Amino acid sequence: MKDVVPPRELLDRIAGKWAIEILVAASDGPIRFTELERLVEGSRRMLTMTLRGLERDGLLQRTVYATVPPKVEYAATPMALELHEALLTLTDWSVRHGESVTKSRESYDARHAAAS
Amino acid sequence: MKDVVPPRELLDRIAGKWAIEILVAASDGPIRFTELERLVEGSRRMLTMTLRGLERDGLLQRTVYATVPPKVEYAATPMALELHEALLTLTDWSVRHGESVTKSRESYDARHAAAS
DNA sequence: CAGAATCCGCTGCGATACTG
DNA sequence: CAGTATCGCAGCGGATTCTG
Repeated sequence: MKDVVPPRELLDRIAGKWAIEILVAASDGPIRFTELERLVEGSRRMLTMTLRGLERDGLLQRTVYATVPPKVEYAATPMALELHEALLTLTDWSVRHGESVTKSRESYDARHAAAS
Repeated sequence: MKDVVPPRELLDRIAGKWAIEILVAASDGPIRFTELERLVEGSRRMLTMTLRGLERDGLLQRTVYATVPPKVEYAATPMALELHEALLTLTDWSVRHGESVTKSRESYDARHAAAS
């Protein structure tokens, strides 16, 4: 009896900062490796690993074009597209509340650094 | 010049599997530490750390009751409630597609393990 | 261009034990 | 009950180099 992937693990995959940004980007149509590299910022290694993981889980469709300069495109699968809206909500939220969070942190740190 | 918290970092906080589960749970009203511990499964240490982080970022409101057996409740703040729906979408999705993902993985592994 | 491979430090995260 | 303290390791993730 093959074990089902626990929701836990699934969440982990789709919820990482990497996956979120990548999936959002790939939902607007196929996107190339290099484009992703510029958008996501981080090491090429991690980008590759995340991409592989998402492909393995059936969230991304990898297409290789056997052209002279190699060309590979990643596109979100239907299953992944179901998440698009929710993912956008998250990224949007993080932008909207960035400042509030910064303040909250400062406040928290001030309250905890000095033993009141 | 205080730096704003980059979206990247924000995503990281709200996007962890812990945070998601915790925030979802805390959105249905105040919830106690032990209840969370049962729900989330994982080490107590990580639960505590995640809780602290969320509190620091202003996503959770921590209330301590000075009763004989200590009692601490965590409640989602308005800012965190904005995420509730999106978070539910994610958890729901992970449950719905658990099986598809498992199959996708097996397929992928089969295609890659043996050099065809 | 799109990776694979190697090296390696940092820390995420679990297990366990102790406390107000 | 709701933590904190300590230990320890696996693996995340960055930097760099090599290739079809």
